[in-house]
Amino acid sequence: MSDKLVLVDGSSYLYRAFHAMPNLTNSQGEPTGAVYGVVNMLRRLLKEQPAEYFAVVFDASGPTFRNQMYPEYKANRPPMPDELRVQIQPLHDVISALGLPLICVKGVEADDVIGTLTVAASEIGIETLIASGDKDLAQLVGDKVLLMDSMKDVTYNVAGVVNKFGVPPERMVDFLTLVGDTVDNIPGVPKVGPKTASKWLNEFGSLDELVQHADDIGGKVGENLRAALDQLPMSKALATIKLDVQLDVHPDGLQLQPADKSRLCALYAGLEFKTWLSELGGLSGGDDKVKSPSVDYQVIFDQKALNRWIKRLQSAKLISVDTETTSLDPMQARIVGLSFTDRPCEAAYLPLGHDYAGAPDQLSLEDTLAQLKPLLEDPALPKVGQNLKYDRSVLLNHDIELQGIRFDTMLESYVLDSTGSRHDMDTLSLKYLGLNPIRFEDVAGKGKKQLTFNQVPVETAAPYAAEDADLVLRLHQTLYPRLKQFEKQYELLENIEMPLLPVLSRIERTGVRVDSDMLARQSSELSERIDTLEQKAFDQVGADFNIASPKQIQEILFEKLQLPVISKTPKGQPSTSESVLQELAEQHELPKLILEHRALSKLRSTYTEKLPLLVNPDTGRVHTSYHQASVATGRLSSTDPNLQNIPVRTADGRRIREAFVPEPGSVLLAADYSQIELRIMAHLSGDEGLLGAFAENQDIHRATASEVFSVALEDVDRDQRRSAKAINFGLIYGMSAFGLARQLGIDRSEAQSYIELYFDRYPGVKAYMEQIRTQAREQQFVETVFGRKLYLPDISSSNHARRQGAERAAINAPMQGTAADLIKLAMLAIDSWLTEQALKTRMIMQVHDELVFEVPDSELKDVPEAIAALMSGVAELGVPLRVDVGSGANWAEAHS
DNA sequence: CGTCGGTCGTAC
DNA sequence: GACGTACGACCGACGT
Repeated sequence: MSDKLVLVDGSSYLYRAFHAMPNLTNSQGEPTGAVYGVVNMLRRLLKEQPAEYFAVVFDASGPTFRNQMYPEYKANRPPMPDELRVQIQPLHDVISALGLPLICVKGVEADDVIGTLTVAASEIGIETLIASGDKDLAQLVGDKVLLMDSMKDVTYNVAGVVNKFGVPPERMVDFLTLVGDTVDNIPGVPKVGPKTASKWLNEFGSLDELVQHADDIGGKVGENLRAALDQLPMSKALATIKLDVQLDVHPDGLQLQPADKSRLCALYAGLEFKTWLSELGGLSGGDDKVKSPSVDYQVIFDQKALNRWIKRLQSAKLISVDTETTSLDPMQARIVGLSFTDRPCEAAYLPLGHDYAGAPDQLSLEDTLAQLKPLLEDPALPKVGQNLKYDRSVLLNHDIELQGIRFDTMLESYVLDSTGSRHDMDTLSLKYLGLNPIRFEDVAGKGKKQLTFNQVPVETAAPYAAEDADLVLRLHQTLYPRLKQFEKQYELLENIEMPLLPVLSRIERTGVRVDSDMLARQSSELSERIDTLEQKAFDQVGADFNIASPKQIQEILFEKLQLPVISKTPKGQPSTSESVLQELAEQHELPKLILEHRALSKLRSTYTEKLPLLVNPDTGRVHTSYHQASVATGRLSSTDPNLQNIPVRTADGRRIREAFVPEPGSVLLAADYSQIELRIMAHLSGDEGLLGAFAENQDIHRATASEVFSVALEDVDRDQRRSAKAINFGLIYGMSAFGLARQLGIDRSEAQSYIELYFDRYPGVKAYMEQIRTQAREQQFVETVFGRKLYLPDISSSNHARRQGAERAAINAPMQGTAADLIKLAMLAIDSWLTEQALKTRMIMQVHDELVFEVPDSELKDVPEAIAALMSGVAELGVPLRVDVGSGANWAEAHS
């Protein structure tokens, strides 16, 4: 190893790699090509140019002294593309993890830092190798200074510079001054290129001499030179690299550091640089050295240790908290243990409720929780966790109201990129830290033999539980800086998702009263009708079969009865879906029976039989789980039970809603946004016709029909309105003429003409649809009014179907997602208002565009109006947000 | 006996 | 193939 300093012009390589590399992305659709290109180059450089000192230098953001000198400097440059900007931080991270000193100085450019370091190195006898693709740096070449273009793999010494540019390094500034630089917007002498510049400089010796003899030069170039004389000093100053930048580092402080392998592993994992990752020991999880860089996990068995940790946590800036419990159901779960930490790679597990035979003595659950209560309930002590909505609920089961819920890694990941299908700890750890954590099933088993956590041995539980707390903190430390780069995403997290977490928790814990007896009566009634239908179907066929089996139905309809195949499933099988059976019902009795049977068994199996099983015995209510990080567009989803697909369309289905009832003395109140997505379409497109129709509070489908079919509003008939409604919904979903035709049972050309007529009448909508497609293609994502991003990697897929699918998602997501943002804001506003007013009204359900409340009779006078006002007033869009409110003795009645 | 893909149907 | 986003029931193939 020689006394050598390698200086890398990071900014120059970043740009070149960005433009040279194919558009690489990871599976999340995040661009990674430029990072790959630069890191690849650095790795080669490290191997081929062993040096003791090393630095990668980047331009800092913001203006430099050159901008002050000359405002037009680099003014022609287009702004940095987003796909490049987002790669800067990951690249810096990788460089640091590689152990390479990284330098970024405000007010000057990378060139100036490199120049200054080169001079300083020469003064103490260190040779310098500059790696850059920028020819400006040739002015620094000298006896002890080489310039290397490592992408083209050429190195210039003094002779090389002369050979390449026709002038020696000390004349490079003069050369650059004459030639100018269109990219940086430095004016040179018009019509003077490298050839003329070097010819003149060799003839006259220097720019100064040339200027003295400017009058001797003939021709057009001579004129140009004389015309440019005034601005040459400026150009020269701009082209001159500064050699005296104030730096807080010196060359001898730039020793190469050993690489931080675990950090590098995490970064490569996120970027999905699989080859380099496997070089480091891989993802296998088998390699403990890579997996856990010496973690310190403790188990708390006695009061002394507990005291130490309490003291430590009390003075921490941020603590990571996790609970281990007896159940996945947050309403039923009891605490078995707690884990926490305030420092990466350290954590403690506090077992409190392991009760298998031979379990070690543990601190008392009740006493210990009482000691921890002040800390957990301290709003001034910030907490981070993974899905803290669950932990909040579990703690509430023990009368502890978790406060200071500051960050949730699940939501951080979701806001950064909602398209990653899962945001659970295992997925995030692998993606962002390159680690495979101990899985729940590794400690508790799975299937029938699965233990509840209280039966898991403490010595098995502790590493698992402590690791969870540790990894949450480490994930947060990785995710949070990324969020900080995206202002909108950060605001979304801070202003919507985090505040929403406790609101959702309250809704879940309040639950909804369900009349199980009524559902039981409906079940029996349905069963009778189902049996009758089944018997009739068997009679028709002449044999028993399973009506619920699409496969058997398919055999009977299309083979035995030889009915025509209307459409096929994606697998190529003849479909037996509702629309197919509808059509076949015209020719045969059986499809009708199957349809009705299906409808009724669906109601019975999914709703009337299932809902009573989910009623909590303690509360007599169902407590759904709202998932805040599962829908890519920003919507919530609901499970156990799913309250967001309770039937409403048919009379039989609607009866299920009669079983959703209030406490005696209260009513159910439903408030829903009217046509929210179409209103958002009007807002986003700015289409005047659509905006006007909403401003006048018209029936939007009727208004559309009037426009498309050219009839007066009052003359629109039922069929025209139905068609217009299908068009309107189709637009929201990015539907094609084919889809509309199928929906309306008309032929494709007719559907096409409807669509053309629509776009004719609403040109703003047409322009918007075009624009959003283009935007999606260009930036690989679309966003809501509030900046929620949806990445669409498939938008540039070579697969036609996938690409078209992504285009439809691109059209739908801004509308669906903005609606989701709006109702979340409404939920926040209403929750705060109910608390401030100390009302007894409870928010109990959210169904995408509808909120349902349980309102005591005594509050019925003011609450409905106030809720409608809060929902309407949640944002100022180009259209009014209308809210319909209704109330009644059950959910069916509450729909006005 | 459990898991998983396929199909279907409910909501907005 | 052709309408976006979910959850979930049921069937039936497959593996333990």
